[in-house]
Amino acid sequence: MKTGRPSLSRERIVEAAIVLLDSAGEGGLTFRALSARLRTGAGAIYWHVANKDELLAAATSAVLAGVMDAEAPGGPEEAVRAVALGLFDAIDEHPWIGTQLSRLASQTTTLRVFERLGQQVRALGVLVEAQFDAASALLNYILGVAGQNAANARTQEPGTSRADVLGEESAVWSSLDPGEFPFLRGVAAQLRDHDDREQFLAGVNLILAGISRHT
Amino acid sequence: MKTGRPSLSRERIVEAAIVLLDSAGEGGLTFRALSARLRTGAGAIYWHVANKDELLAAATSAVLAGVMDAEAPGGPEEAVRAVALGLFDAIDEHPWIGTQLSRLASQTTTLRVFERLGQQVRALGVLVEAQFDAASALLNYILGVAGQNAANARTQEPGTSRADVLGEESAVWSSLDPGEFPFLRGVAAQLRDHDDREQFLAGVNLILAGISRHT
DNA sequence: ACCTGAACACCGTTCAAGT
DNA sequence: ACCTGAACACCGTTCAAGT
Repeated sequence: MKTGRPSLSRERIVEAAIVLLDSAGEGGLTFRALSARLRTGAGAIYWHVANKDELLAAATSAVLAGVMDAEAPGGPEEAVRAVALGLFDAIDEHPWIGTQLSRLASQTTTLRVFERLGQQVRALGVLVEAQFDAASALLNYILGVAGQNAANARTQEPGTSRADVLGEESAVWSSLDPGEFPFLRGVAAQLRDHDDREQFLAGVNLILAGISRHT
Repeated sequence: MKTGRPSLSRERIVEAAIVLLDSAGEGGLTFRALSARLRTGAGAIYWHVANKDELLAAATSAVLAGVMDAEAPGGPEEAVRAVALGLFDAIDEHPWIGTQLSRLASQTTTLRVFERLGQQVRALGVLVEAQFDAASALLNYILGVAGQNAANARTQEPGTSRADVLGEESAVWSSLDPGEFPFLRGVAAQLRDHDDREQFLAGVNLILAGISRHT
């Protein structure tokens, strides 16, 4: 007995949406492209999914599910770094996630990240009055980087290497007016060769260092 | 001699776009609405402005021009706080700016903020090797908050008070599963009454404290 | 209950034609 | 040089009609 094409389901729709987003970029996800790929009508998708925003949220949540489940390795500081780097790497692989995280404030996924960060801040022994601010600072920093990385990916062809992106940006900085932009011109060379994952981590560490003063 | 309606110009277009964005939200800016308001054809606008992205960038830059010009008050730490709060207040007044800043990575406006932060980091006496990371951390945190505030504004009617937004969000957190979200439930009450501008500043101070260790 | 696909109400952008 | 406005090529979403 040969099974025909599997019947439509929320899962299959979300899965196909992820493939489309990964391969064609954020603009690649349309209900027309999606229904073509699933060999169905556009309206059929709406039976399983309320609208495009919900679909994007579901896709984000599906990709991030594995990332957030990973067990914390060492102490709470290590756990914060692990969550942060997990998100960074996921966004590196699927840049559209960065846009989603920075666009939808109280999405379940974001709340989950926030909760996780908050628990580690508690475990760090931060004073109760300072916990909320500390977790919020970590979250906002992570979401800021997420948004910037997604923005960078958007200007590039899907699949451009990180080195190329940095090279282009470095060239822009080098061509700035030296009188007005002494700092950016000064670091333009560093930008070309730096590891932005490491810079991201450096930022997390900076915040963790600041937090440790409220212990 | 009575002057008729002033002739179209890039300035008038940008000005009208800002009015539209402020009054009708991010979705309110369309070339149709804009050309209706300017009593001209949609095509006329394209003679002065390349496309919608350029228009949004110009509108952002116009609003932020005054904010970035303000002289630094006290020392470099004060200057960092001034830049950060200036942006925060501008986004509070014009939430769509938050979206722009977190969407367009190397926009001139963002580079200007970055430069300004970098100069203060230098003035702080931060070690040369640590300056880039420090300025980047500050920028990304600020852009993260910018994006979140814009996202919050987007879900609300244009002009909803900050207290209402916080109240709603607080209600969401209070209704979360206590087993899974102990931290967020714990701070839900704080969220309702807190001053998010102060929390934003607390985050800046956390990063500044971390940075001071690389002096 | 689930799917079809045409139709609706929009977009941003272009472009021949005007002045 | 600058403006007009219809037209083009898209969108997300709806919905009567089918199975």
